[in-house]
Amino acid sequence: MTALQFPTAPRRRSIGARRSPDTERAVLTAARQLLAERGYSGFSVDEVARRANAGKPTIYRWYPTKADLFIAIYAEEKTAAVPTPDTGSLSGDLLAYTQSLWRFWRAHPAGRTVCALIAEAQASEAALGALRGKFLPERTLPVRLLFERAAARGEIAREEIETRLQLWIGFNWFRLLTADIDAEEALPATMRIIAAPHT
Amino acid sequence: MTALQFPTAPRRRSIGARRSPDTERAVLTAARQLLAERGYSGFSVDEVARRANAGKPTIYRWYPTKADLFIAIYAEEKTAAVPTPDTGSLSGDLLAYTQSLWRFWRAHPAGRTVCALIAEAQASEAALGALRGKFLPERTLPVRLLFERAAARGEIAREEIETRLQLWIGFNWFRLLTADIDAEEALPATMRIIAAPHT
Amino acid sequence: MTALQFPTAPRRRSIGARRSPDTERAVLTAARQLLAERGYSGFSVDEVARRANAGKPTIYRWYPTKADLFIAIYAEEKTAAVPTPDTGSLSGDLLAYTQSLWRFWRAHPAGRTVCALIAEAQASEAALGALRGKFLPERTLPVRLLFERAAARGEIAREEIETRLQLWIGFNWFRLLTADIDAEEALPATMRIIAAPHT
Amino acid sequence: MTALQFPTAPRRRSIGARRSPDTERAVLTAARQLLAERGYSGFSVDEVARRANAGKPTIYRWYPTKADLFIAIYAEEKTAAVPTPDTGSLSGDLLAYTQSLWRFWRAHPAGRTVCALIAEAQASEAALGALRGKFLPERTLPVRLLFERAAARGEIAREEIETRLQLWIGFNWFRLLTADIDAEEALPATMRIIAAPHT
DNA sequence: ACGTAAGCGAGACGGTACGTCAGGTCTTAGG
DNA sequence: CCTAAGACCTGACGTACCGTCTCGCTTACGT
Repeated sequence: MTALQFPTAPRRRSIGARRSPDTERAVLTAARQLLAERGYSGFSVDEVARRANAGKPTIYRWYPTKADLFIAIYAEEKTAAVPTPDTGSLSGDLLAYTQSLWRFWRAHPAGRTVCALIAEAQASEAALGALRGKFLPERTLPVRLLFERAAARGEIAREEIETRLQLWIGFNWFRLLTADIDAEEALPATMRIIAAPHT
Repeated sequence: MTALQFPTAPRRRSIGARRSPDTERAVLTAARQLLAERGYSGFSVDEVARRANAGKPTIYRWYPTKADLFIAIYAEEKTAAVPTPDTGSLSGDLLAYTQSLWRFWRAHPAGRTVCALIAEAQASEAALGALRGKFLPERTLPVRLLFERAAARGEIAREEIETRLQLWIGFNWFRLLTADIDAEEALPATMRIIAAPHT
Repeated sequence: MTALQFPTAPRRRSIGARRSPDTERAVLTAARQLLAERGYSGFSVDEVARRANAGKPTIYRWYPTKADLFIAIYAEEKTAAVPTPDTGSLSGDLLAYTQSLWRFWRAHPAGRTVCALIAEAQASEAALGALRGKFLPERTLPVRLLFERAAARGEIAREEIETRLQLWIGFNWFRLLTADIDAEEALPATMRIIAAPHT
Repeated sequence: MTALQFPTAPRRRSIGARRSPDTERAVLTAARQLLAERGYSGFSVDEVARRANAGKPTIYRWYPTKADLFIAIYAEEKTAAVPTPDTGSLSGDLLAYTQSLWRFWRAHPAGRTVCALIAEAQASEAALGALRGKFLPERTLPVRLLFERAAARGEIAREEIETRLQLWIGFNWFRLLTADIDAEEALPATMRIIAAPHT
C-alpha cells in the first residue's frame, strides 16, 4: 500500500522525542539540490519531502515558511566561503569581496537561493520580514564592516555608510536578479564610484 | 469572495473575427486591480478571467506568459506620469526624477507591478527575457538620457554611463523589493554618490 | 514520479465545457471497486482519483461530499436488482423482498456502500441530510409500497405503515451494520412479526 | 484554537512502573467531553492527548483501538442510568424502558458514543468484534431480560426472543443513527408490534 | 449572399502544490 | 519495568491555480 520511493530505502524512523539530525540533513540537502536543479518555480515542499524521504509536516514544523527554508539553505552554504579582504582601500576591498562573492554565486547554486528568497518576499509578508530582519543584516555584515573600516580611516563619511551599503547591495541584486553576474569588466569602475570620497 | 464586476453583466459576446477592445480593456483593468489589491502572490489568471468576465484561453492567447501580462499592465500605467527634469546638474536631475518616481510608485500600484515582474522573472525564463530585453530598456530610457546629457556636459565619463545607470536601478530595486520607498531622507546623498564626478 | 497506474494510459482530456462521460464512469467504477476492496476506512478521494486517472478537483466538483459519492455508487448498483414480489400476503412479500435484498448485498459490494453512507452520516451533517432526505426515501420506496398495498387490502392499519417500515429498515440496518446478513433462518419469523395484524 | 485545559498545568510526570490513575481519569474525561462537543468526526486521539495532557502512546497502550476507548467511555456513562421497569406487560415494559433510554440519550452525550462505536465498527474489524462480542451482549442484557420475563409469562414464544430483541435494537439504532430520537409519539405502537403475541 | 474563419465565454479536464490534521510507531528520560 | 513526552513518516484532507481543450455562439470577411 505504502509506495516507498526506493523500495530498499530503509525508512528513517523516529529517534524519540528529539529532532533527528539525519532528517534535518536530508531535508536541507534535498532542498538545496532541488533549488539548484529547478530554480524557484520548480521548488516545492512536496518535492523536498519526497526527495528527503521526510514527511511534509516535519518540514513545516521546522520551517513554517518557505523563506525560513531558503534562509537555512543559504546559511549552510555561505559559511566561510567568501573571505574578508584587506587591500588598504575601500574600493579595493569592495572589488575583492564582490569578485569572491560572484565567483561563489556562480560556482554554487547559492545565488539562486538569494533570488528565491527575494522573489518569495514579494509573495509573502513573512518572507519579507525574514529578508529584512534576519537575512540582510546577517549576510551583509562583512561588507558593512568594510565600509566601517573605511570610515574609521577617514576614507568616507560615517553618515554615508548606510547609503553606500545600499548602493552596493542594490547593484549586486540587480545583476543577480537579471542573471548577469558573469561579466566582471565593469566591476572596478562600479566599486570606485560606490567608494568615491565625497568631494 | 469572488467580486464579480457586474453580477448582472450581460455576457460579453464575440464581435466576430477581431479582438474585442471591450474584452481587452476589461482584462487589463481586472489584472491591474487584482495586482493592486492582492499583490504578486494573490494574482492568478483564473481570478483575472473571473473579474473580467473573460475566458481563460482568451487571456492566454494575448499574453502567453504572466510576464507579458505584467508588462502590458505597467506599460499602460507609466504613461507620462514621471516628467523628465532638468535642474542643471546630474545629481539634481536624478534626485528629482527618483522622487517623482517613488511618489508615483507610492500613489499607484505600479511599484507592485515591477516587483511582480522581477519575481516572475525568477520563476520563468520567458519573463526574464522580457524583463531584460524589453522592459528595462524602455523603462529606464529617461534616466539613461539624464546620464547622457550629463556626459555631454562633461560631468561624467561617457564610459561610466552604463555603470552608473545600473547603480541607480539597483538602488531603486533594492528599496522597492524590500518595501522601503517611503523614507527619502537619504536620497540626496545617494544621488550625489551616483552622480559624483570621477576624481 | 506520479505513479500512473497504467503508464501507457492515454491521458484523458477535456471534451469542452461539458462533463466527460468517460471520466464520470471511471470515477464511479474506481470508487465502487475501492469501497469493495478496502471498505469504508480504506476509502479515500485521493485513491479514487489515482485509480480513475482523474484529478481530485474533478471529483470534488461533482461530489462535494463523500456521501454524494456513496449515493451515486449505490444508485448505479441497485438498478433493478431487487424485484418487487407479490405473494398475496405482506409477510410473504417482505420475506421475498428481504431475501432478494440480502442476496444482492452479499453478491455485490452494495451492502458496504450502505454501511459507508451510514457511517459517514455520523461524521458529517451533510451526509446525514443526504441519507435522510434523499437516500432513504428513494431506496425504501419499494418496501413502502408493499406496506401500502397491504394496508389497501386491510391487512394492517394505514397509520402503522411508517412504524412498521422503520422496524423493517432498523432490522436490516442492524444486521448489515453488524455484518450478519448470512443467516436467514430467522427471517420468516421476523417478517411475520413486522407484518402481524393488530389484535 | 487548541483548548489547552490548563495552560499552566504542571505537566504530569510518570509515577514509576504503574499506571497513573490521574492520567487514566484525565484521558477518559477528555475523551468523553470531546465526543460530546464535536461528535465522531471531531474525535481524535491527538486531541484527547492534548486535552488530557497525556502522551499519545500512553493512550494507545491502554486502548489499542478507538473502539476500546468508545466502549470505556460508554461503560462509565450508562451505569444504572436506565432502570428496569415492570409494568406487567412486555409492551409496557419495552415502552417504559425505551422512553427512559431515549431520555438518557438526549440528556447525556451517551447516544453519540453509541453512534461513534457503530461508525467505527464499519471502519475497523476490531471495533466490529468489540461491538458484537462485548458491547451488544452487555448493553442489551436488561432488555433481553424483559423479553425472557415475558416468555416465562407465556406472552411470547421463547424461540422468538432473539428475533424480537433484534427488532427492538434495530429500531433504536435506526432512530439514533438518523438523529431522530426526539419524536416519541409512535413509540407505543411500535413497541406493541414488537411485543405482539403470535396469532 | 453566404460560407468560412476567427474570436469569444464558458467551464471541464488532469495535474501539482498548498498547508493542516490524524494515525500509529519509535526512542529517550525518568520514576 | 512501565510511564510520559514528543518527534517522526505516512497519507488523506479540501482548495487554488495552472495551462489545455472543446464546445456553441457570433460576427466579419472573402468568395
